Amino acid sequence: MQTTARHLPAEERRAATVETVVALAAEQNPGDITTAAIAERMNLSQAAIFRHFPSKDAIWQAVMEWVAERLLARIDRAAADAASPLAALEAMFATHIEFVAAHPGVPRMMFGELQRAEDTAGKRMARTLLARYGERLTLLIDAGKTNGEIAAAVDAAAAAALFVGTIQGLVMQSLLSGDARSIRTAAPGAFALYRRAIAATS
Amino acid sequence: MQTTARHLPAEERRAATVETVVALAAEQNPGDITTAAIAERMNLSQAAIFRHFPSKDAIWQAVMEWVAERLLARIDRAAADAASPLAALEAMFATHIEFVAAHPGVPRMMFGELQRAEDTAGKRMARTLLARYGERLTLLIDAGKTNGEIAAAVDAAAAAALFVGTIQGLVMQSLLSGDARSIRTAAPGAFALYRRAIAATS
DNA sequence: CGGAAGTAAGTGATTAATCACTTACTTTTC
DNA sequence: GAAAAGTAAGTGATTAATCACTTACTTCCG
Repeated sequence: MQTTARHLPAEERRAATVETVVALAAEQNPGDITTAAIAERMNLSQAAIFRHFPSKDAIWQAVMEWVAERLLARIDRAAADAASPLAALEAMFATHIEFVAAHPGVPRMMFGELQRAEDTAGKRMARTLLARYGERLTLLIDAGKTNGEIAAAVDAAAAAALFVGTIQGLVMQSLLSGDARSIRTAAPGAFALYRRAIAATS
Repeated sequence: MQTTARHLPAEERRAATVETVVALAAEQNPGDITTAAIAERMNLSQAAIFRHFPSKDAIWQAVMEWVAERLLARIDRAAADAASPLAALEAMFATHIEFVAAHPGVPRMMFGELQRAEDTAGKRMARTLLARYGERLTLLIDAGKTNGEIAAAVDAAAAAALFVGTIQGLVMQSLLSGDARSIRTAAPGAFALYRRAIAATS
């Protein structure tokens, strides 16, 4: 990590920059990440960053795109392998938890982007990601209802929001305890409760 | 509000400052609130702020104390009037939702304080508030179990985390829609799901 | 050699905090 | 009771630090 090749192709630098931002977000408030800090971590001068990104906002946009692509891809793969809608929801949950445990800065970045006052590119990406996430959840919940696994009385929109909230609650707990690993151990219990909330009474 | 008396007693100014910060946090990223913006909203010079607070960090500490006092007081009152543990949880939920609907900046401030890297006074207050909140929830959930309203199989710590997560999910939805009022209309559905998650199967 | 990648050294803008000083009100003293 | 003394509250100007971003130049490599 410390001795980066002096000259790297543009696309590799862009990717490395995004990964550096994700790593830094795990350690500090994403809003406080400076271009100087990114450059220092990459063993580059601050000015070099602007060879590959026109503005800091463009960096945030690239980071949010990175998150959206990776998270949705992993989640779709997990859901596709599941035997039933409810099993797919559980697999999505586990995959999402694994993702945020590996990248603890991601939920902070998401929340931070969402609460920006200005309409930045990064904020739009965060919205799009959450919207797509919600679509997938709603489809699965509806499928579970016709399947009989999920109670017909359950409000699909509310259940989708609770899915995200359940994860957010775990993130908050890990922020409180200061231990990012705690999210993994607490996850099964959290999903067990979520399943109780939506599952049909057998 | 626009024509403030030229000289105000210290304690009133401190209180007015805190309320101004809470109001500003509803409109913009709490981290981006400047002392100049606070002063402008109060029809004061930026320097005047520092007659009443030694530092900006001290302002955040006072704000978090304000939140902790008000929120816990309202929640305790609501829970005390309830007929049963589960009813108390529902009353707490409704009261909390009413609080964040009235002060949309509060959850943003909380999350923002929690994810600070440095150990600030404001961060400590946020932690304390959440810890006290969790205590109350755990007590109620345990009481509900002995009462028979809440399933014995439910993990009290996980259920307490889910309670907070459920609210956080609603906050996230309102951030997505950009409509702070949506949190009120979506709240009953969210609690209905939470009740399903923890209630004993009758 | 030539273009892509990198740097050192700037820029203007913004920020929290400080400074010397004024204003408005209260308390003391003869 | 009113002038003098004291004080809390407020101001405009300024400061040092930090930030994203730019410019002019150098180094690397096919």
